[in-house]
Amino acid sequence: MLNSLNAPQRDAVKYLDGPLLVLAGAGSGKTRVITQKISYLIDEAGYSPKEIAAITFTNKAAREMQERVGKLMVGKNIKGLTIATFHSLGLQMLRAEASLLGYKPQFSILDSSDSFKILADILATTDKQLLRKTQSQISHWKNGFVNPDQAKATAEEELTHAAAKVYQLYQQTLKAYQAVDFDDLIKLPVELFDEHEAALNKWQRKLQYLLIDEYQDTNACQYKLVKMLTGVRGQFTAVGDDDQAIYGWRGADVENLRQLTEDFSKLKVIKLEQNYRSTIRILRGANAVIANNPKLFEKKLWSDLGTGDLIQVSACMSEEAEAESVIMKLQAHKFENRTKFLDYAILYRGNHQARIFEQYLRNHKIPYTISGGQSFFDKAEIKDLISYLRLVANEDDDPAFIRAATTPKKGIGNTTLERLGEFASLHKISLFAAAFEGDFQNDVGNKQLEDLLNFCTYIQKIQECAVRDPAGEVLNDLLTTIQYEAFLYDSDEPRAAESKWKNVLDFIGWLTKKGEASTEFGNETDGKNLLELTQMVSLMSMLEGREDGEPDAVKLSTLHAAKGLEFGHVFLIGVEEGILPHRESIDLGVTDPTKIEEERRLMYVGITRAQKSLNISWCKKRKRAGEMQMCEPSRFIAELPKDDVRHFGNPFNKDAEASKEFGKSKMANIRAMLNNN
DNA sequence: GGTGGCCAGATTTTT
DNA sequence: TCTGGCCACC
Repeated sequence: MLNSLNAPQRDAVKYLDGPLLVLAGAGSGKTRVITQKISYLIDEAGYSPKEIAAITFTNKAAREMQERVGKLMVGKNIKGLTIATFHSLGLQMLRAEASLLGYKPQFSILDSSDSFKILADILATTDKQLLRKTQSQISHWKNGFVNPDQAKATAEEELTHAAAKVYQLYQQTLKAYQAVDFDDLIKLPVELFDEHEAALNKWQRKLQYLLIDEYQDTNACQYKLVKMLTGVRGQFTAVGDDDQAIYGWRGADVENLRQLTEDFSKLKVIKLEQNYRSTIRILRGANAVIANNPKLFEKKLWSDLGTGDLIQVSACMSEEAEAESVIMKLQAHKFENRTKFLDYAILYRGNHQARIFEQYLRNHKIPYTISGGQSFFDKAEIKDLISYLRLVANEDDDPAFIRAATTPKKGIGNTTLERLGEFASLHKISLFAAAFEGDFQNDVGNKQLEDLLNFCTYIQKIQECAVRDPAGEVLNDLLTTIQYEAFLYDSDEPRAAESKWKNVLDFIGWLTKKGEASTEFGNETDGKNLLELTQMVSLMSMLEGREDGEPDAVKLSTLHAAKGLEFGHVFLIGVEEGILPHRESIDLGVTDPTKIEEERRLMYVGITRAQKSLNISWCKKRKRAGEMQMCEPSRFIAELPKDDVRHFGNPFNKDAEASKEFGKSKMANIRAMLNNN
């Protein structure tokens, strides 16, 4: 098995003498190393599967790893092996130890729109800009393991100090709701282990070996968690690539890579430099660009996949011309090379850049898929249902109470809710509890009280069913009782209602299946009741396991979302000063060079997505503020090695016109061929 | 005074 | 595409 690995990969798999950092360049087989190491730990090193945890950042990565480990260890017992995201591992620990932190095990997990609303309440404003800023400030504090008191103490500007106060109120509110937000799923376990040594010991004993994927994306809090769990033993493998750190703006800190060498003096560093993805020219381009960044660890990717085609850099007259040119090239290339649409990707810095390409692709009847888009769980109909589940699991969850009580309408109006809210906050109890208080009940009309109590007693009834009956049954009963289907058709166009109802049914089906005991990738999962499922739901994405295969379509994606993917042929568009690097980063870059460095890594990620060919384009003119503005090619283009690049129609090349003619005649030939078919 | 429609502008995003 | 702002109309 290990024979299929190259020497450094094999070293990385077999090294067990202490902490290990694997610097895995783009396309160097890092997932392979992690999966092989899991198998090695179990088969050769005597670890039990339940002592091992592999930690990823996304559900998708966790899923992929599970699949690959499952295939690698087919027929072997890997029950208890943890392959999870940071957040779901945090959830597991938190649920087990909730009481130590003053939470009940069935606490709620708020999504960012819930916490946005809470902040709007606290700040008593609708100013989205301010709310967004406050939200991200609080998130940064949490990611940096800064509590409200510390935030207040260190805040220098008045605005920051105000935000720190909001932070404190926000935390109090969450606690009252018995709720945590996404950041708390990491931060609270760290607090827990800080204060309760017994709990820490327990988890240290349980998780004997840790493997951490995409280590360069960890934030301070996540690193703290890793450090606590591995303790002095320091038995872990961190895999990462400092050149692909593109989430600094989200609190990720590449410094954590360097910090490792400081915190663990015995740290062994292994570099994976052989790239199995790209041609030599593409790699030379990538290496040349990234060489302009200061280095933490010297690393040079190489490949034996042949020299390959020249990197093409095209200057276009306008966005429209760029789109037209990319599509022409793509079609011609596909025809000549008998490739599929899914071999091509169009990558860009900002989502809005995709718009014009979507238009042109549609016009040319080229199938495409686009990254991003709002998640299934953000859809209103799904959030409606989840609010019921959350309330059933945790009746202190006021945001869920409000949503469930009013959707669909059931005679509980704003006035009743306001009175309920006043009473609840006066007596420091939840809305749900307030409804049963005699003093409150005397204060509202009979009809209102009856409707409110109907709702609350119904929730209590479901609470009983939830722990007893199969999840699917409870859910169907819920939908019937609240008449959700009728509600959808009442409030929407038939077509929209139909699609929403279908989403609801999909969701229920998926949840029901999740509730059943099953065997997945050799991993047996126990049956779960509705309460247990509820918390998981907030962290999961339903795209998991939807295996209808990739459609044959051109991929449109932001550079961020393309990390970890690879394509035969890549078009990198809008590579201009102001876009890549982004204007904001250029401005901030004057005082903070790391901003530009992160943009450069983004360029690096884009280049290294390509296996066989890379087309970079930029526009000489672009519409801005209603009129055409001149644009400059990105500084990163000039950083590409001259010998590996061919320029088209731009100031870099005296032969621009000749190139254009060359392109034209080629197109003419292909058209002629097409016509003959 | 409130709402609806149209135009312009746009970091990046996961859990 | 999605959002926000502004103007016009009711």
